[in-house]
Amino acid sequence: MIQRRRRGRGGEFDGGVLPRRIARFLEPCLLLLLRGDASHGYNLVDALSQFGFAPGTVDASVVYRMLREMEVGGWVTSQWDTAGSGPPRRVYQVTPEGEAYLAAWVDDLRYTREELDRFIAFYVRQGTASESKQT
Amino acid sequence: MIQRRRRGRGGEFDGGVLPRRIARFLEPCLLLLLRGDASHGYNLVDALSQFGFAPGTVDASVVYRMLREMEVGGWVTSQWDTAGSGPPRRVYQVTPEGEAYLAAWVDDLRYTREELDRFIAFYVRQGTASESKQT
DNA sequence: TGTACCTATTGACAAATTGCACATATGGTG
DNA sequence: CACCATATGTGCAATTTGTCAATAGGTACA
Repeated sequence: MIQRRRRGRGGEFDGGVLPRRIARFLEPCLLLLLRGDASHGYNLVDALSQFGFAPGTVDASVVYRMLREMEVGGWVTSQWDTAGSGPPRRVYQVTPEGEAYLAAWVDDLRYTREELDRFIAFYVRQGTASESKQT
Repeated sequence: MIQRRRRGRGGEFDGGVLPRRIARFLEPCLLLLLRGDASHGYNLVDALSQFGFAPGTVDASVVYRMLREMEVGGWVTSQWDTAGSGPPRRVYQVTPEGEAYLAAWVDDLRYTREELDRFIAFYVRQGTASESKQT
């Protein structure tokens, strides 16, 4: 497990649960969830577990913040939903711009996956080479 | 291609070249290169192209900084090499701790890869579902 | 000798991301 | 009313990373 100088910012790890490794990964995750079904922040926090975020890992404030940023960017829109009990909820939908943005994200992630594969293959190849050297 | 609010920090994109998407990815890349062959910063900058870093993408100062940090962490050691022409070079080698750290990194990256696969599969599945809905 | 250029390292600053702590508001239950 | 679950938000500090500038040795060439 990877240990880092504790406390602070992104991609952090303190022992125990795996951190997120991909920069701004929350963004495409939220877009993908919203594309499947319009929803509000509080609800999305739990839904993120589908992408490997351990429950309780993602702070709600981070999700809210990103949703507002995406609205400023034009990738989602929102309306207040005052029906039902409890405080009003801000319900988000993905815009066509958001769809295109998500598609670009997916292209990027595919490329990132290839990069990862290259790295791991490099590691494995080198590992076996040095083992045969030692033997 | 992914457009971000221009100017600034990591994982940035301004049109054209793909940015790095994995947090602190430079770290395992340098370790892997050094494990293959002890080297100095200036040399490593170019060697990074093997991992998909476009030439000129990674600023030398970023590499030097990370090397010093890894030395503080105990994952590499260095000596000055005054032989040869030009200014002295600081040559780095990977320590056993660095080996273990790299192995942990690889485990993490494998997990990240699976996470990526899950995400992309989710996207593809949903995409086909909404297409059949629209049809 | 001067100066221009390549190699090599380092330091300083600014911008972006994110975890954490805290503040606020609604409605239901005892 | 007190208390809790729901729901959204603000502010701050730590960390990461890109950019730019500074320093310094060595070589080539007029």
